[in-house]
Amino acid sequence: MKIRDKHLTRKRLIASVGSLLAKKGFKGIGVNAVAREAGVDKVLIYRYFGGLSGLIAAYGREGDFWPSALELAGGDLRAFAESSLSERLSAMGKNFIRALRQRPVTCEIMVWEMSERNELTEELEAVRESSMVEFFNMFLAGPLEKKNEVPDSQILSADDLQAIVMLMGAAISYLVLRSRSIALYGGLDLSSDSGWQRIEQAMAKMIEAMTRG
Amino acid sequence: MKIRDKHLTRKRLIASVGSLLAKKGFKGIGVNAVAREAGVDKVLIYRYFGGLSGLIAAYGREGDFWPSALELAGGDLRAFAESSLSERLSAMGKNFIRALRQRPVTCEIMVWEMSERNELTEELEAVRESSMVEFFNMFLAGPLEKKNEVPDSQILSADDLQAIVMLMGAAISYLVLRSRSIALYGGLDLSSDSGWQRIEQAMAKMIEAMTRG
DNA sequence: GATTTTTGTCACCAGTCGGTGATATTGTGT
DNA sequence: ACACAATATCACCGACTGGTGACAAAAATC
Repeated sequence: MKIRDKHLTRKRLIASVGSLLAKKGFKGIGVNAVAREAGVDKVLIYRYFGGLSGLIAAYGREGDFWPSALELAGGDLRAFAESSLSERLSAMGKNFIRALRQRPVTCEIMVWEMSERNELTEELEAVRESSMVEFFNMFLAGPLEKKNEVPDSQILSADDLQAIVMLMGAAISYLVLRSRSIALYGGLDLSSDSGWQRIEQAMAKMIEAMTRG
Repeated sequence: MKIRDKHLTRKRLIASVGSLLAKKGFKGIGVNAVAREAGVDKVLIYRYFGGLSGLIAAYGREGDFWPSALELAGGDLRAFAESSLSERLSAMGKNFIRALRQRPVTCEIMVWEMSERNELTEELEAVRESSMVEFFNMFLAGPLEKKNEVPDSQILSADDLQAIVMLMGAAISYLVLRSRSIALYGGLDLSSDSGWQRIEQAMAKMIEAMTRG
């Protein structure tokens, strides 16, 4: 007989998923744990969300745990669209690194999606995928063809470009996820900002070499 | 009063860790589950290995769950050392992809190491790290300087080369790990061999563009 | 042959898990 | 004032977890 407010209780439960993910990781997510964290009886999870998967889905829909296309573009879509391909790729890499590094909960979810596939992770993945598609539509189908003053698309086909962007994203994802538990990865410093700057520089060099063709 | 053979029992327990990792993933690893899988009482885990972490350490020491430098070089160290830098990088990428894709247990362990850091994963990680250092010593410090007929090292410093190799490894690791639960990643087909060939081609193009400078 | 050490089985502990049915309390409409 | 629905609490279930102490049987030692 505490609050008697369904909306507030729902919000508390959803928020508890996030704070529990941040504190204990995805291993700490469970009906009992979430209810305990929210200071609420666990039976309300079943009543209001139909179970833990429903609660997770609600959490996935609420939060901004995935960077938007705008954020990956650096905050200014116009300036982004008008820059050269190599500049765009480099900027995207840097922004993606920053976006991931400051979203520990997102990293936790990414690892979760890698470690088990169930109703819970599938709900979260749907949100992520739609964001990714949105960004690639903007980035690949959009300014690539409009900026015909850059002739480097002769060397990199649209297919190759897509693969390269995905490879960059994959590498960044892996390194950021690893940086949560190890400081050094094959000689790369994943713990300090200067270490990440070195990674960004190496990526910029790669990109420049490729686009210069 | 079954077998009365300490060595065999130890082997059974160690093997059960592997088969359980393959069947249920790292979430299925536990004292009860491993003992049940081995058809042995769980108290023997404590007696023979001092606990689950000791058993995991023993498992890590036994298996060849991590590709050797020889395997990453393609089986012929001499031929590998005599090829050009871009050829070596491409070959290493391909071999690493193949090595990871045919080692599901290794993938499981990699995800495990990403998702929690404890005595169990630290034991496994030590084995992995030493293998990586071995390979990089062979690959970077070794043939890079001896093959001075290739002039592209003027553009790529040893530092950059190391970062690039690690970025490639990170990208491959991420994509292979993702391929266990999703078939498409941002348009890349991770489920078929032809999809992986396309990824290898994109990597080869990147490498060639970079080393050609 | 008797004793001790090794090897393995079993029963039990307290704690957590996901899940459910019964019940108490509050707010609302009549 | 009364009935009724919405909201939240509680007690319990069976199953599983990591961990331990008591004990039985086989093997090695004396």
